[in-house]
Amino acid sequence: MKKNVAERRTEILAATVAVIAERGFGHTRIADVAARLGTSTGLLHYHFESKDLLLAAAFEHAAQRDLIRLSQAIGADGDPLERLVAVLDLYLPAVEGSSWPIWIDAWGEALHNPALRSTSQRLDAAWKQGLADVIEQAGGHGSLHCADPAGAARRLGALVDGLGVDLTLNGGDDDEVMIQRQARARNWLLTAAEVELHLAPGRLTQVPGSARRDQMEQRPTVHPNDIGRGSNGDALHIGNASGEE
Amino acid sequence: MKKNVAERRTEILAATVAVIAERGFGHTRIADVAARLGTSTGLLHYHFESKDLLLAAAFEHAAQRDLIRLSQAIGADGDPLERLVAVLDLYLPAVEGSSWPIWIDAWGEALHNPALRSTSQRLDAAWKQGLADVIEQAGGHGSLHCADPAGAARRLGALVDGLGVDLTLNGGDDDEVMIQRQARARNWLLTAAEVELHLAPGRLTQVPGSARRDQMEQRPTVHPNDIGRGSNGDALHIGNASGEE
DNA sequence: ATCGATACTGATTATCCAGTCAGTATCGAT
DNA sequence: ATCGATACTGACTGGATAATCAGTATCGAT
Repeated sequence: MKKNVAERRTEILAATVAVIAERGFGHTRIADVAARLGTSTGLLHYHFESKDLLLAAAFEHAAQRDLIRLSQAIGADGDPLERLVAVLDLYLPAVEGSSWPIWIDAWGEALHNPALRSTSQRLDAAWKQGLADVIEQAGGHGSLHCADPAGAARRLGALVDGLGVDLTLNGGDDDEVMIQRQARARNWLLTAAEVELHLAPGRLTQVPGSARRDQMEQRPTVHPNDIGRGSNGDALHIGNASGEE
Repeated sequence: MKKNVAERRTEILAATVAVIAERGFGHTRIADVAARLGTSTGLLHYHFESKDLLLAAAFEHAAQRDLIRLSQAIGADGDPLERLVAVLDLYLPAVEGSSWPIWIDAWGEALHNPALRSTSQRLDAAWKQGLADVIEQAGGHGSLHCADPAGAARRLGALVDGLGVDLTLNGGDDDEVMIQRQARARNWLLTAAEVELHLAPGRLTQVPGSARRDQMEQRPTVHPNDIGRGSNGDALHIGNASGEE
């Protein structure tokens, strides 16, 4: 079926992102994308000059998607600390369907591919900047005091990266376990943020983080009743806490 | 020149690791490795059944090297806190010549290659376990108090991973700047460790960490006592060598 | 010195896949 | 309805490269 260029282009990019996610940058073939779309390989070459450019564009596309979500979270109304938690939640890998596999794969690729590298760096900088922004907002609002939002963002961002890598790479296939690991990582992160930002213990871990699931996923998945508990025994709030108690 | 199998094998693995480091897993060719060694491509197929197995073995080889360094650092004498700092220093990327590019590349590959994944997971687990060990040692020695060494290791390990990724990926080519970034990251890490382990501020950051450079750089190598070891399928499967067909 | 076993070569083959291109289908405009 | 422009097809080609294999060199042992 004939479509206009813009529409087809984004359709191709989405398909390419999907293929990259399941095969990796290095093992993605033009034919795979074509097969997923049910089109000819020629079509892809019609819209994209080369495979490299297609991959780069797809990566850029995926990055753009995430950055839009980020700026939405930053621009949201409400309590600054809730916004901070929302951004951190966006950053962390969701239990499923997160962008993390692609980012990790892109890191490896970026080491040897300048085009991907610049996108990867921009993405990284944007996340850390976003974090810094939301920290600064909270500072201006008087919710916390942080002398060096940019530095704090770098440190917290690094922690999220490390936790994200761990969750993404060392995960099993047991959903139950993954949910617990995710919840524990989140708890660690929020606790670290409290320390970093001189907040009272529990100030972030007990912020209702319920907006999360809605932003990350498309459907209101299972409700994980009583998902996991931190070392202190607090019930953790991930998932669509249907009723924020 | 004709060599015995074990020697040639490790020589090949070292060369492969070097090629992977500069080209990445996805773009490493048999011919690249052969060229680096100044041999034929046939030789590589003589010693390794397939390219995939060669890459997996090379990765395993590199992991082994780092883990030997790790266990040396853990087993060293001296002040437990110095040992802790030494392990963290080993973990962080050096200004140049670190293993980080390969690990990052391997992460991406591990997402889609079970053989690499298990090695990657073992490596990660070993590092975190090593950290936990050295924390526990220090705890037993009374240098610090930590109720949950394993958890602390996971958290600090994640932070190192994040910092390592940042240093490795977002580095420029300016050595001066890199040294500063590295030093700052190290400082952040040690400070985080102090907080995590309930140490007085400055207790780690002011530990003499000068031993570092000597450990990371290419000194005349430790005796390769791991050479003939076949922890996995090291026995060569060389069909055409015997000519009995 | 001879001989078999082992290590290695390099030319060749087989395969895979990005990119091309001549031709076809579908659109919107007149 | 016609026509030109645009989107698309699918068979094909060229190049790259993993893997093969018949043959050669080198070793150690007798």
